[in-house]
This record gives sequence, C-alpha cells and structure tokens, in this order.
Amino acid sequence: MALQVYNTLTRKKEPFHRKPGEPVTMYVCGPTVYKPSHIGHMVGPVIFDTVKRYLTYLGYQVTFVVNITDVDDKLINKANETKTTVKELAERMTADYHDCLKKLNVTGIDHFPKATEHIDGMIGVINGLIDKGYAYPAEGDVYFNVTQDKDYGKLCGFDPEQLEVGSRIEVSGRKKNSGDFALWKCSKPGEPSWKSPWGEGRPGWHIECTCMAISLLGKTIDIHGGGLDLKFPHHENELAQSESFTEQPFAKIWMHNGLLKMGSGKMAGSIGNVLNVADALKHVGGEALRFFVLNTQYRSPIDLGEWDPREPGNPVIPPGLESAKKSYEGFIRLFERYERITGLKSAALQAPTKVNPERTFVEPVFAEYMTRFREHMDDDFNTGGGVGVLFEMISTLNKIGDAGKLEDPSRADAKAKAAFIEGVTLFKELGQILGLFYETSKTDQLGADDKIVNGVMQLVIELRNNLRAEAKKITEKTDPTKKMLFNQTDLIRQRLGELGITLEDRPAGTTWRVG
RNA sequence: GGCCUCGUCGCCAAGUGGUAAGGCAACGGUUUGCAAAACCGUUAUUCCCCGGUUCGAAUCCGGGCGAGGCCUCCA
Repeated sequence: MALQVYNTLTRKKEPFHRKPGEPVTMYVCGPTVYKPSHIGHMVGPVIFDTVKRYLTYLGYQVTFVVNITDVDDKLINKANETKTTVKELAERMTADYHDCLKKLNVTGIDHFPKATEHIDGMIGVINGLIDKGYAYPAEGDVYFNVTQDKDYGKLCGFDPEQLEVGSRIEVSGRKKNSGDFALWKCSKPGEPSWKSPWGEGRPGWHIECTCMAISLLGKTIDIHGGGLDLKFPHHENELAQSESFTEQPFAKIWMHNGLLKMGSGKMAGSIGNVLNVADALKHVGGEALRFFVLNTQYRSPIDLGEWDPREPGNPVIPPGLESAKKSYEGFIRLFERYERITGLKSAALQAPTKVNPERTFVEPVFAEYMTRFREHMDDDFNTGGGVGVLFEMISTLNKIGDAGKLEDPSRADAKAKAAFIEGVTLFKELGQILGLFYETSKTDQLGADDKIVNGVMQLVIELRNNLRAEAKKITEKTDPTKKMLFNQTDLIRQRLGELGITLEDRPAGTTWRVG
C-alpha cells in the first residue's frame, strides 16, 4: 500500500501526491513565545517531526518550517506584567521552546522564522491584497474582506453567512463585516511597532504564516500542519489571504493533530492543571513523553487520564504519562538485553535510515513486522499501530533470547544470536522512524562507564555474591547461618533499591541498573 | 443557537464490511535461595443503546443517550 494522508480540506484520505525522491515542503504553526511550553505544545512538533522522519525514510527530501510568533497581544501583556520587554521575553521563551524540542528529539525543523524578522514581507503581502481588492485600510488598521473571497470557509466547511449568526464577537466599528480579520493593527503608544503605509503598527496574527510560508517554501506548499484548535479561525484565514494573494492553491494537504485532554476534562490555565514540559521531564524521560504522544493516532485526542494536581495526595504526573513511562521501560530492557548478549553498546548499533526494497531477513517473521509497521505508517501515519508492532517484536525477541540461551555464553545458540541481532537492528530501525531510542540510559547517566562508579558497584556485587555462595553451600534449609547470610545479601539489594539501583541475579552473573 | 469530532476489557489504545493487535494493571504458573527480568496461561462470543441495510457490521444508514472541540488571536 502506498502512503495515504488524511486531508482536512477534502475530509478524506488521499494518496500522497509526491513520488519518493521528490522535495516535500511542510509548514507547521508554531508557538507564541510568551510563557514556558506545556506538554500540549509538544504534540504538534512531535507528530510532524515524525511525519518528516517517515517521509525521509521513504526517500523524500523534506523541508520543514515552524514559525515563532514573537509579537502579539499576549506577549505585550505578559511583558508589561513581568516588567520586561517583549524582545527579552520572546527570546527567553524561544530558548525554552527550543530546549523542550531538543529533549523530545524534535530535530527535523529546518527553519524557525520569527514574525518580527518578516515585517517588510508582510507589508508587501498586505499591499498586494489591498491592490487586488481583498483588503481595505481603516483608520490605521487593515482588514481582509471575507466577502471578496468567494470560497472563504472551505477549510472548515463554514458558510460565511452563518458565521455571523452565532458569532460571539460584535462587529467592530472599523470592520465592514464581522468575519473580516485584521492584517495590520495600528499600535498604541508604548507597544512595539513598525512603520507602514498605514501608519505605525504591527501585523495581524495570520499574516505572518502566509508571508513566511510563501517566502521560505513557495506559493504552494505540500503539507500544512497544526493543532485542531487552529483550524478556525487561524488556518481558514491564512488560507483565504494566501490564495487571494497568490491566486494559487496554498497547501496541497492540511493536517490537523488532535489535542491533549485529561479524562473528561481539558487542560487549561483557568483550571490550573497545565503541565509544563520542564515539570513533566522531572518525572518521565523525554523519550517516554515522545512515546506517549506517538502511542495514539495523531488525529485523535491524546488522553492523559483523570488528573487534578490541585487535589492533595494526587500523583504528580497524570496517569497516562505514568503508564507510558512504564510501557516504555520494555523498550529499554530489550536494549539492555542486547548489551548483555553482545557486549556492545546499544547506542552504537547502526540501523538503516532509509527504506530498502531489497532488504531481506533470515527470520521471515521480521519481514512481516517490517511490512506491518510500514502498512500502519502508510495509513495516515498511524503511529499507534506502529507502536503495537514494536511491542510484539519485543516479545518475539525475548523468546528468541530465551530459547537460544543467549545470555549463557557456553550454551548460546549462534543462529539464535544472529536472529536476535537482526531483530534488534530492525527494532531500532523502526523505532528511529518514530524518533525514539535517542536518550542515554539512566544507568549510563549515573556513570556505568565511570571507573569509580563501576568499580564500586562491581565490588559490592562481588562481596554480595561471596555471601550468596557461602549461603548456598549450606544445604540445611533451616540453618541459622544460611538465613543470616541471605538476610545480608537481601539487605544489600534492598538498600541499593532504595537508592534507585536494581540488582538482577542472572545465570551469567549479577547486573545492576538504575530504575 | 450553528459547525464538527468521538464512545472498543479496570485504564490507555489499534482495527472503519469478513468474524476483536498491543501496552499498563490484575491473577495463576515456569524460572530464582528469595527477588528482578523474561517466558507460558487467564482476563471483551463482543465493540454506549435501539432499529435498519447485508450472506456477513465494532466498522455502513437512521434514531437515541453520553463525552468533547470550535464558532475571530488556545498548540
């Protein structure tokens, strides 16, 4: 099956219109940088980063742009409140945003254009729209006239007439129609402003995306993405003004990701249940957080479960994240097993990064997994289905490991070992398409490679195993010395456990890990 | 009031016409000195309810109930 993508514009899945090898342009609406990123801000970037990863895997040349809105009302208000400048606030919050992206392995974004760096371009677009009769200046503002755009409302399926009926907003004095929206706003004293043909002012919300998408990616982009909440008014308006300006289709495909929810409620500042990325990362790894987002098909809402941080005694993390963290440990353990079996670092394991039609597998089951994973991804980037395949692979690989006695060098089956390595390599290949398997394990972070840490751990393990060996020599089960010795070995294991270190007594020897 | 989603095991979730993936949790077993990890087994004859279409429906249609989103600057 070839790649199919759901297009909001046509409300159906369509065959992807590009052939592998061709360039693909992708534009996704980014954040307004006025406060630290919360986990909801990461959903879109993770999803579209994964879209790029899969397209790249298939051989497309993807250019991915995410804009930074660094001037608007929220920024101005926040800067005033906190006694700082819009510029300083925007720079600080942009740095926070980049840091969050990095922690979640969102590495595919090629350009982060800032609104304030494209003001001249926006003025050009607005001028063009006025010249063509789509926009009109009004007392220092400039508005887009929705009645001039014959297919206004096509993205959301809105009838422009109806928009006025249920509208919560009064027609402002300067607008001709209630649906008209600002392309340019005249500024009040003290606000950031730029010179324009209509006086001192600043751009409207939607115009920056039109201008930056067109200037960086061309008049028609392949994929335009964003959260479902942006569909209206932002994307509808962006679409209207862009196509009015260029007289060409703005985006071939519109993709909208579902939003985060908490059980039956929503995450909102007004409720006080907003979870910042930085706070979430104190309790779960970035990789587990990314996995959590990808566990669900992107168009569905992502459920964090019922959670109210204001209730005393409630967990510090929503149940959905807690559960994702535990699920994810299965991935980590498989790589730990790989390291025990091969004596190699899993981080150094090289897996293919491009699809290879000639690829063959010694174990036919891996070819099946590969196919099933690809079928899910081809079906509108169904990462949730793909994750399911990954879990089935873990189970299969563990069985191969068990049956082949791979952790016992004297009895290990060479054929099984080769199959295991082949499978883990595919596992890594598929996981990397989802942008997973990038973090250094907690054990390594603590310093498993560190001479002193490792030396101390080996010493503790050796001493404990000496006690275990002594205890095992005593055959009489009720012997008090045997009991005492085992009490000591268990105490060591328990106390290390309290420090976050788990000891595992395996046939081939005792290993330790953090977590 | 208008537009639009969604309702699959205790929780999360894939499946959108061919007879219910997977994860978490739980329980039993193998293994282990005991654990941990892993493995085996059990846990939805049924997909909110009621009708209809069909040889066949979780999937399509109609009606109901329930939850949610958007309706002019929320990712």
